[in-house]
Amino acid sequence: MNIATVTKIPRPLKKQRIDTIVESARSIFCSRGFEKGSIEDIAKDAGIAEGTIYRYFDSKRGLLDEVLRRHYSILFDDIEQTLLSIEGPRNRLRYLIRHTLIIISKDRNMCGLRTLYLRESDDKRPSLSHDQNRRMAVLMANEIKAGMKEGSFRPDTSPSIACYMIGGALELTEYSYMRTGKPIDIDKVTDSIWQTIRGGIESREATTGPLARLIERLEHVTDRLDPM
Amino acid sequence: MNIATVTKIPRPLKKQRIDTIVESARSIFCSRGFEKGSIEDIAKDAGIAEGTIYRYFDSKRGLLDEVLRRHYSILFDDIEQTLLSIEGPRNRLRYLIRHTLIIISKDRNMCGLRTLYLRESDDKRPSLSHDQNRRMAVLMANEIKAGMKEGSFRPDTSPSIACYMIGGALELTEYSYMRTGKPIDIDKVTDSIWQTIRGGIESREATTGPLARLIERLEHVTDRLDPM
DNA sequence: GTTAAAAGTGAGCAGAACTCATTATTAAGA
DNA sequence: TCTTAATAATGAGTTCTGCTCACTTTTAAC
Repeated sequence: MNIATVTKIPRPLKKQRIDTIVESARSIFCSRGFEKGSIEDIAKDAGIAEGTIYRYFDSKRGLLDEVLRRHYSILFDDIEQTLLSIEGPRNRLRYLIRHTLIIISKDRNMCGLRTLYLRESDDKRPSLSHDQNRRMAVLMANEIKAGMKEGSFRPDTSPSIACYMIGGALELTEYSYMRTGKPIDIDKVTDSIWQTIRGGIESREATTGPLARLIERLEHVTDRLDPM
Repeated sequence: MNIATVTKIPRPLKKQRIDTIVESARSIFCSRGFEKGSIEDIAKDAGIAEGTIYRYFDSKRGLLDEVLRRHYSILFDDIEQTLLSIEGPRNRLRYLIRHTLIIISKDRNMCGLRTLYLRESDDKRPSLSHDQNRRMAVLMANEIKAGMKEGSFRPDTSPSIACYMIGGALELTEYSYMRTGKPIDIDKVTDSIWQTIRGGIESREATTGPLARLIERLEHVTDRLDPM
């Protein structure tokens, strides 16, 4: 009362307030991790009181969910848009692998959040990260199914297992990057995953053998033709 | 003092005490999860005071590590023993896949512990689960390398990526089982992973089609030659 | 028996998520 | 412009839990 109401700053809009909180949360979680970064830290960073955060978010965990949700929604919008402009299930599948690796190597701190809480189940709450993983798995499975229909992928392939193999490899690559910080050679890893998923690891001798014999036969025939 | 020292139960041996604590911890963690299961619960289950647990373990996390360590050491001893009796990298690799699936489907609660804390990094402490995963990856990579040397696997294969793909697929299968509880069809999943890692998902038409036409042409030429 | 070392105890500390009574601000109606 | 009900913000306080430590009990060496 003694200080005149000179500095009467109007309250920010609800949307702005939420944006500020989420941005502070992202920053704190990324730099200190989810457990070590406290609500107090986030409130201080956002320049508000702890209680205010709880007016907009149920729990610390819910706040993390929103941070991840925003991160992913931008991502998937981009992916789904790009997929439309790529032709053929094979090319689209390869794009999904490569693009995921690019995203991973872009932000190591976000990897920390992702990989650390990927497996968090928390009883009833259907884990947000889980949904995002599922979304990517569905995109990949769609391409594999399309490829099977088209005839470029084997009809006896299990799309879900193939997805698990690609997704699992990407996840372990991400985890390794998060732990070691050793940069990912995107082209090399993409090729390795792609080659393996495409052609397997089995030696082609089984198929090159007959081919060699065929060539031999052809040479033979040619020899017989030459004198004529 | 008023009650005579009638019930003078001797203290259990150090080893027994530790065993009791670890067994109680395993039981509590499996039934309530790591976060929800408190040290108080474990102490009560073991019939001792909370402080006693801290005489044997640094932290709650360290206790979890020991629970998992014991679980895995039995497992790996068994696997490494069995591997000696299986001939050929292909068979051994297939065994590793199948055996892991059997272990996973044996104890869903343990899956919960495993998958939930697989990614826990906790700064300096090198995660125990991480080591175990690494141990399995090394076993698999050894077989892939042996197969490459032997000539049954392609020489341009990346063993680490192939391991990531197998390991990732197993992990995602485990996670799915943990969440849904839907039993794993071990044979089907083993075959799917094995088929994909072995021969890829690409249709063989690309190579068998032209080859068939080539043979046809050759037959044609041979037919024309025969009368001569 | 004496006594020093080892094991066990549980009240209490510390730190952090979360609550709620109170205060400040906004906005609608007179 | 003033009143007032609704909405937003606050931060001291609650609760929960991992962990500590001064103290007690037991063991074992002499």
